[in-house]
Amino acid sequence: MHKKVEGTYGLKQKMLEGHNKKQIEALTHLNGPAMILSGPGSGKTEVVACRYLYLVRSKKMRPEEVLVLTLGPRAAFEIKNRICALSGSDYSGDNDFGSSVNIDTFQTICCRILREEAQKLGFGRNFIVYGEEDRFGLIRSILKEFKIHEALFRGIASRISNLKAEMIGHEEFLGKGGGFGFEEKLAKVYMRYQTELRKNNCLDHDDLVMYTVNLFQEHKSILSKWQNRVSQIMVDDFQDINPAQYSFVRLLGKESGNVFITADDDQGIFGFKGSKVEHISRFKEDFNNISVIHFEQSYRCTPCILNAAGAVIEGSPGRYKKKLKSERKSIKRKPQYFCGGTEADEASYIAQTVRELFLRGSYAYKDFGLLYRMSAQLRPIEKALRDEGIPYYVHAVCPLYLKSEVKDAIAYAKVVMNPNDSLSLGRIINSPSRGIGETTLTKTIDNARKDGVSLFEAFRKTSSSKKSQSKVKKLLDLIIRTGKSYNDAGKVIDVMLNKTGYMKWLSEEKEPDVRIKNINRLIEEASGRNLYEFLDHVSLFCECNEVKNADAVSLMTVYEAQGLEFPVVYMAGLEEGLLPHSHAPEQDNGKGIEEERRLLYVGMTRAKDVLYLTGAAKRRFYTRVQMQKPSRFLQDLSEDLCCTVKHASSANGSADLHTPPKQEKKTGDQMPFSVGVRVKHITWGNGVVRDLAGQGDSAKVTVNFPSVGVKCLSLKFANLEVI
DNA sequence: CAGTACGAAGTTTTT
DNA sequence: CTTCGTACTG
Repeated sequence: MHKKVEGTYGLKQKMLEGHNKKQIEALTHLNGPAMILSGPGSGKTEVVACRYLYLVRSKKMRPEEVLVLTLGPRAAFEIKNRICALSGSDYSGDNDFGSSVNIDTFQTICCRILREEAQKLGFGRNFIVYGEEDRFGLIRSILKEFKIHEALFRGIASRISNLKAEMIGHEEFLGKGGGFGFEEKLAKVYMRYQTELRKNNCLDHDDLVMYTVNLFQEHKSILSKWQNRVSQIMVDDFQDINPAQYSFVRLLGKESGNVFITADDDQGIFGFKGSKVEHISRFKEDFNNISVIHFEQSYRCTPCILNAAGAVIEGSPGRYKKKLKSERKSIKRKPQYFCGGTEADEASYIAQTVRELFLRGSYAYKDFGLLYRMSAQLRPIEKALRDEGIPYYVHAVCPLYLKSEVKDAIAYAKVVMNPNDSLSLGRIINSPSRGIGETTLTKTIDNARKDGVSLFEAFRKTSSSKKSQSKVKKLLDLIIRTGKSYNDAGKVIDVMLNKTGYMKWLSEEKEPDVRIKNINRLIEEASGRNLYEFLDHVSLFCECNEVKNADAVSLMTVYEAQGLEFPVVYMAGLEEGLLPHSHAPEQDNGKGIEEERRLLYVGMTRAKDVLYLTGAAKRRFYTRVQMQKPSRFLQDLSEDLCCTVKHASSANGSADLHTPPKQEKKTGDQMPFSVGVRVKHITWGNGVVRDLAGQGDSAKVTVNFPSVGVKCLSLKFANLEVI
């Protein structure tokens, strides 16, 4: 397994050099609980990655013994990446760690555990994990059945999720009784929701953790089995874990005590999903002899950015005081605040300054991170970027999975894996048309409820007199047969869609080419994976990491940006009602505003070199245009911490940045090049035009050549060729 | 039962 | 301004 013994020494050297004393203390920490209290950019992800390698390479632990838990899939991905970079191995394929790595989100790890232990909980091993859409769909149908106003569905969905995060099961909640009005309805829906999931042999995301904890609590033998399998636990971003996740860590790690956590109470931003910063102090009480290590050196932000962010977070009560230091003194750019007239002005300011900075040559597009509070802010920004011709990538649910034909395909796969998944069966029972309309479907669902069987069974029971029923029967048989014959997810989808005539039907719909291409992309992604492996991936990690290498600006919510960093960051929408959000005060017993403050802090501290804060005076929400006041948090930023710019081109307070943009699209007719055009140079090869200046003989062109970097050339002599 | 047309409602934030 | 759900007609 370990290829070279001599590599171990070299690796250790490599890990130790370039790290400060605290970091080395942390990454070589071996036994007993440890807590890293760190500020942003202090290298905690790096230390988690290094310690992993330290344990596996130097201490010869098996990779599967070391459990690394993260909140989001991106953080897990980031850690794996870092380990690859450090060890020189490639994680994407099978390497010397093999598939035995346990670096993943809580949900994914719990899902893996439950795949082994599901029977103990009364679930079949072939359970399906419901994603958000399935969850909402199921709750919606229950509301309809109970004749509860559908508008309540959002509140009910989030309450159910919160209850599970607090480990309050449906029976316990109902047992508490005493509920009137909403609470009573909630209890009723929760009850039905859970029994329905169980009947369908399905779990939602919150179930994964809750049931795993239940399992550990109720079956000591199973707990000790997993305790024995895991000798080291690391948890990243501990400030953001919820009670169920805390219980999981505690149960699994209390006995050995080998729990290593990283936390920053200033970055707790997930209160709305039941996370509690208090788990940090709870950890201190529950575990004995903790080594507490403070990381106060910031390697990411410049002092200017750190000071501004510090001023924002300082107002927050009850936090551990930290004194963060930054060594990056060479760049002295203060953050800038710009307030546009409308959200469109704000967006075009962003797009224009991105372009300007890009043309200057020191930053590639992928060095920019555009962050916002909520996804509604995305559209105007996207539009402005498109208008400027700036490539961008939105970090969100993979658009492929939103396509209806892809959802259908996945539903087919789910039904094959678990015929009792009534929601998925309901989705595909009539596409392509098998003569099962609305009425038949609801009638069959009713029958299924009455008889206490799944939809699959109910369809099977109906007498096969009519033509439609023979079609349905054929489908049901095919589902069973396919499940027995194939394990490969791609093959299953392929077989199902072809044998059911779905592909034929699709080819007669409108836009058949695109949609068939979408299906083929899905099949490609599914191929070579187990059915359950693929479906788990789809419902636990809905993002595609396509075009990873493309040079594009990143767009995402601040929540998604946690743990990431960018040389240039924009925080958009710094307005009352947006950040802090208007719903914030109701949240978390009035502590909601503080969470918004931390949100801004997280956003600001993603920036390495340059930080822009933006907002708008007027913003249209859905149909209404609203006057917006600047965010209250801006008051914490005095002029010496952050300068205010009025308009994109008339920035005077920041001469170091805003040498006014010279060329305003005056594409002189003798200028054969324009920004963004690919050109070929005789010695430097291919490049992209970034800037143009001057006319005629003195015309100059700035080109970025991937091999040699940014060059400014005189057009007269350069002999460039457009390609 | 399927397809179309019109009306309504809806935007925090995530695994 | 969308998307989604319902109602009506063929």
